[in-house]
Parts: sequence; C-alpha cells; structure tokens
Amino acid sequence: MSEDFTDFYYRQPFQDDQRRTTAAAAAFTYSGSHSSAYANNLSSTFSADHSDNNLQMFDPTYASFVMQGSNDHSPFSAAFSLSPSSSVPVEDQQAPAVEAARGSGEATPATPNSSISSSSAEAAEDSNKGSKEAKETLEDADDDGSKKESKAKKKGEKKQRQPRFAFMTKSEVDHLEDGYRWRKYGQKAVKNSPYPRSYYRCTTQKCPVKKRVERSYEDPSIVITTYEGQHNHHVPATLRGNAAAMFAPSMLAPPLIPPEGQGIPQELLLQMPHLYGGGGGTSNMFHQQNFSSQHQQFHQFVDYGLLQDIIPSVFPKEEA
DNA sequence: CGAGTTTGACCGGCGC
DNA sequence: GCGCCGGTCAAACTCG
Repeated sequence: MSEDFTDFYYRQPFQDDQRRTTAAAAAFTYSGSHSSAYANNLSSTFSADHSDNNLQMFDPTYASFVMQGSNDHSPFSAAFSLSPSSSVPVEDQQAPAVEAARGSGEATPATPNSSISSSSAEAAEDSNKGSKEAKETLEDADDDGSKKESKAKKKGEKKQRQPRFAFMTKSEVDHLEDGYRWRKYGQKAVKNSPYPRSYYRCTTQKCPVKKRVERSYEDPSIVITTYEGQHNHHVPATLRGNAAAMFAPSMLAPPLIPPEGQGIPQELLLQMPHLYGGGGGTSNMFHQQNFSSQHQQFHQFVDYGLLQDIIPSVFPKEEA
C-alpha cells in the first residue's frame, strides 16, 4: 500500500530511544506546507502511545496519513491510508521497533493485535516515570515548598501514565508553535545523539501536560515532539494572529473508546474511532483519494484535535 | 519586574 | 552497592 502514497515524505518510528520505540505505535504521516510561524514544507509522522494501558504493539507503518498542499490560500489535499502491517517496503523504519521487541525477548513482528509484552521495556520506563510523575502531580497539587519531602512521602503511589503522542516533524525549528504556552524546565543530552532533549511544561496553571522535544540523530531535520497528558484548558487566546482561533481544544480528553476493530491499531482507534465505523476490517480501509472524498474523514479527525493541535495551520480552516 | 531559559545538581529506577 | 540514565528541580540568568 505504500505505493498508494504519492507524496510520502518521511516515515519511520521513533529512533531516538529504543525503549520508547517499542511503544511507538501507529504512525501516520502527513506532509504539507504552510506559511505560519512554522517552518515551510513541514512534514510529520505521528505516533500515539498508550503504553501503560494494554499497549498493543504493531507495525508503526501500519497506518499512514498523508496530506499535501497547504494553508488558507492554497489548494489543499490530503490522503489517508491504512495498510496491513506488511506492505511498507521501507525496511529500516521498522528496525528499531523490531529490535526493541527482540530486546524484550521476542522478535514480535509488531503486528496489530500482537498484544505486547513488548512493553516490558516500556513498562520499565513507565514504572520509572510513573512514580516521578506521581510526585510531580502531587507537587503541583500541594504547593508546599519541599518537593523532596512530598516526593518521598507519596512514594508508594503511582500515577497512571498519561497518554503520549509523538510527532516526528521535519522542521528547522526545534520548538514548534502549537498554540499553547510552554515553559522549559530541563534539557538533557540524549544518549547516542548529539542533540539534546528539551523538557517543557504547559504554563497554564494546573495543566499537567508536558512535552519533550528533540532532534532525530539519524535525520537532524526531524524534530521529535512527544506530548504527554491532556490539556485541561483551551488554547490561550493571546497567540499570534488568528492562530488560536483555529485551534480545537486539543488533547482535551481524547475519546478512549474500547477497541472493537480487530487488527486495527488500538491507538488509532483511540484517536480516530469514527474512521472505523466500529468495524473490524483489516484490509485497507482508506486509500489515497483525492482530497474531496478524504476531507470529511480528515476533518472528523481534526475534530479530535490531535494533529490540529500540533500543527494547526496545516489544517484547512473551514470549507464550503 | 515578571516570565521564560539555562544548567548543574539531584532523585529514583534499573541493570550489573 | 554502584554506576548509569532519564527526568526534574531550582538558582542564576536573560529578556522584554
């Protein structure tokens, strides 16, 4: 099905962190150009990660989403495609996931429904991070000055891991504007990469959302942005231009719909349940079509605010 | 002066 | 137990 992608720009799962790669789930790709604050000719790969609850690992190439064209003025086109986990001839892109799976004991070919154990590595990270995030949230909640005390205090508790969404974005700009305001709270060198990873928190009070931004060491033109958590507020209205007006309340409670479709990546179901009509088809449900026929699905997807949240200006405003 | 960034220290988990 | 590592803290700093 990869042949269906005429404008397949870039596609590969996480490669910066093998452990996270195991959880890098559906990836779909879009490319387009626009003239906002973002870099022109931007293309992204999206991955969703619900690694802490019943992660299902599947080929990150399983689903793809391509769009081209651009902003308000220019013509716009989009394509969406789902393909069985076989068909992507770009071999190196699945290497990290597979290797990571091997690392956890089994060379799971990362097919949908291979409910994974692969998350073992991820789970390790999860538990690791889980407690930390627990502490964080607690600190946010009770603003006593002594973080370390409270952290030790509530050590036992584990906060459930927030859903994570990662985007691989071809951009020269590290920190992509997404409509929210972020405060950087850390930066770390990334192992095996010359590029550091930056940590951001949403500056809105009590908003738990964090994001990490780093460059792919394999392709420095790729920026990997990982969002974690859900905004509990709307996009600040103060942002440049009319950008804010275009934002949907993103990541605002993405619908957690029980996966019914067999063979459909759970992550995709979680994000785009409407696209599957509750069905369980495993074959290509969407092929590249012209924009008009795709637009509706696309728009529905946008309504969930994920991509729009990240790169809103790529999305068409409104259509007649 | 407030908001955001930088950066070294620190913490907890994990593997050896 | 020790070292490594990812993630976070927080003081100092910069910027508007």
